[in-house]
Amino acid sequence: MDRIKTMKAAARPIRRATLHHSAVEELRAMILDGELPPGSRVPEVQLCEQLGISRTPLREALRVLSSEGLVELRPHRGAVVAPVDANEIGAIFEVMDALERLAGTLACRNGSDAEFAKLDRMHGQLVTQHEAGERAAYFLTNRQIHAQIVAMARNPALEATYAGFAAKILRARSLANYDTGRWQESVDEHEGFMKAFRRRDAEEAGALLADHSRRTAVAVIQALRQPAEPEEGTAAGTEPANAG
Amino acid sequence: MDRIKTMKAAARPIRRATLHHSAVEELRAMILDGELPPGSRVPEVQLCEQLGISRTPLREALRVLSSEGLVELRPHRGAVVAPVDANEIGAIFEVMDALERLAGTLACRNGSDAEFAKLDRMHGQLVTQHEAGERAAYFLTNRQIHAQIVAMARNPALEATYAGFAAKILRARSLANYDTGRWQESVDEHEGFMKAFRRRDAEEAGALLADHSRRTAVAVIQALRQPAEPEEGTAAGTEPANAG
DNA sequence: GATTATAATATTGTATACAATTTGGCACGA
DNA sequence: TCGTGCCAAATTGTATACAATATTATAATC
Repeated sequence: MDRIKTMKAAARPIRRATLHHSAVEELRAMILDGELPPGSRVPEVQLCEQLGISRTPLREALRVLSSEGLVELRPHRGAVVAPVDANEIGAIFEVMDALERLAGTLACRNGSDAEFAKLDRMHGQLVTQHEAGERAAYFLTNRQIHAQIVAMARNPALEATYAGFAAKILRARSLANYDTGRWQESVDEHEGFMKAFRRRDAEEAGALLADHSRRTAVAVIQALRQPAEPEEGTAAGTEPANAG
Repeated sequence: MDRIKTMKAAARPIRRATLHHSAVEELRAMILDGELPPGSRVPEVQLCEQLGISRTPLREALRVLSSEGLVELRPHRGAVVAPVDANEIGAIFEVMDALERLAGTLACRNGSDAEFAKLDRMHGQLVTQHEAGERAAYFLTNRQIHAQIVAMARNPALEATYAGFAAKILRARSLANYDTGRWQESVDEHEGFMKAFRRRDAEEAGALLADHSRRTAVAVIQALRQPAEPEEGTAAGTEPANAG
């Protein structure tokens, strides 16, 4: 959440090391990777020795993650990784649609030509990866494209809010393990809003991005409501292989 | 930020008391009331004895407020109350416009007749308070109306995000001490979107709310860029008297 | 006199010890 | 057999003590 702010500070001296800050990033990664599954309890002492730190910075990290909505704190009863609820994800997507639209509109207004050129290159890469069937790479490029669009909006508040919701949605995606039917459709939608971007059509780009988000929401929530298929590989650390 | 979540939990036993949680609310109120002015340093020990708690819960509270963007943490250099930057407020309002639009649209779709009736009563109260020149009361009712609209949207994610931004905007408002020319205009805009609400016209209501937010943004930012007039009363605890 | 190096002070970051609350089990009784 | 009350263990919440870093003051040098 405060990653934006630190990036904005141009001269970050040498290191940015406080244990609780590292703990936040570490725990957030563990939650997003599914290493700490939703609903699982988070015993403090166990995590402490696992991370090699004391309880004090760990607890500070848990408070931050609670504020981000990734864990829930129950007084005197410990912390649990926030469960992924289909209704909540639906609500998040409703807001996300509006944010995507705003990002698209502002990106047209504020993005530089160099950035639009870069966006075009990324889109080309996306198409290539789709044709080659490289799902993991496609998925990563997809996220980078959307992040690039948000960055082009030149709005730190939007960027931070977007990042928070994107994280929760990412978690839902990797859980739902959805994708198959949606891949081709998603690429087509990307093609659509890229055309609008090339014309710098702010309204159209925003509308298409919002629509893209809405359709993604339908697919994710549908997959989320169905029993998740058992994964083949190891549970922790598997690359999410779903299409945006 | 997590107020929503706790409200969602139907049966909250009896008390909800942890010192760090109380400290968060206390500090947040102090910041929003201007008791801790933007840019001021936040020495831990001093606040500890002021709140009658130890450093541990206070520090946890500071981490949460940092995650909310109300304070900035500089490693080994202490915490400062986040300064109110006109550019940042402008960015926040850009997002707020989109959220207001979304709230208006969803409220039309999901609000109950009883809620719309209540909204109507609140609006009547607003008009009365405007005519009577009761600024502080008007300002409170104004906030309650917008909160009511957001609540009618039935979207916890929207509600939480909205609350976070509203807090920062509130802080900017009380600092800028703007209002005079905008009061009548604001009431007229309220009248406008209330008409749309009575027709349950989701698109129109959302559009008018977004426009209302945008116009408020212009007034606030303009006031923020001008040197704030010296206040008459005491600096801390004065009721903000600006119009929405 | 200005500037830089150095040391003293103060403040923050972390670890550990203690207090409070919840949870699970067990005995007791209906 | 089920329910209630109580006790013990475990875990969380808080306070304090210690370590590390930054800030300020002082002094030495140019």
